[in-house]
Amino acid sequence: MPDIENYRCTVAVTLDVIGGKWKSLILWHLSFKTLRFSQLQRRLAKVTQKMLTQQLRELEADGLVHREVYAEVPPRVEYSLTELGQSVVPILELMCQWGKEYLEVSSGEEVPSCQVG
Amino acid sequence: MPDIENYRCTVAVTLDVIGGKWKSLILWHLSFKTLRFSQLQRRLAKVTQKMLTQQLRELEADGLVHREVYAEVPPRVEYSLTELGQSVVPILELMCQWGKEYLEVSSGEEVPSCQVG
DNA sequence: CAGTATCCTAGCTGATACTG
DNA sequence: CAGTATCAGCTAGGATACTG
Repeated sequence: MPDIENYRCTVAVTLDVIGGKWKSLILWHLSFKTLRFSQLQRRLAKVTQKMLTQQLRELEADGLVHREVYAEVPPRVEYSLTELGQSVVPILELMCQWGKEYLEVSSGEEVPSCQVG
Repeated sequence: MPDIENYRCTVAVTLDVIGGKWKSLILWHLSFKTLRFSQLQRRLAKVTQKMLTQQLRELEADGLVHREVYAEVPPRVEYSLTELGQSVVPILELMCQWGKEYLEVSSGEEVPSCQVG
């Protein structure tokens, strides 16, 4: 759907898709395993229910995340990465590595790998 | 300065540093050449003077951008990437490539490389 | 559990004016 | 030129309450 004419460079395209406040983090956590809404919320810790819902809907509309609803009581909804969603993981891996090194030079101490999954 | 305890994963660290609304784009444009304030503003097109100033100050404080002031009339201020700033460029290159491919699959046509520099 | 709905505030934009 | 300052207006985001 994006209009090419609107973009001076394709970095801006990527930012429109994964640059939302919580999107990268959501994708990162989903890259390890399929998660339910409440599991995602716990992992993000500071996100509000409203924002998590909103960002997930946008990721779904952009084709990065798949939403699977199970007709159960209590209801269960699982989120996973689509193939397109998987394709952004290399970007996130670089971000993870860069953040680790940034912390290490600014703190002077060894920093553990990301605590996720 | 970031407090390790605040982060569950280092992707969040990176997002704190380059996740600002205009920061990735600023770094991307500076990765090609040193730019003056007005040049940056033209390349970003939609950024307000206030936000550009603010984001540049934060990037400077985080050590990614160097600000060189020349004592001339009219004044000239040039922004460039520090070594730390250079180290985020691989992330931006991946973003550029991903955005290009995303546009191509969603539009069905060939998309030019980023128009920058 | 996985969301809506509502209200309210913080942050961004746009326009304009001013300064070293 | 490269900012700073101010103010109106909008929208992103937060807090809280409620629901299938």
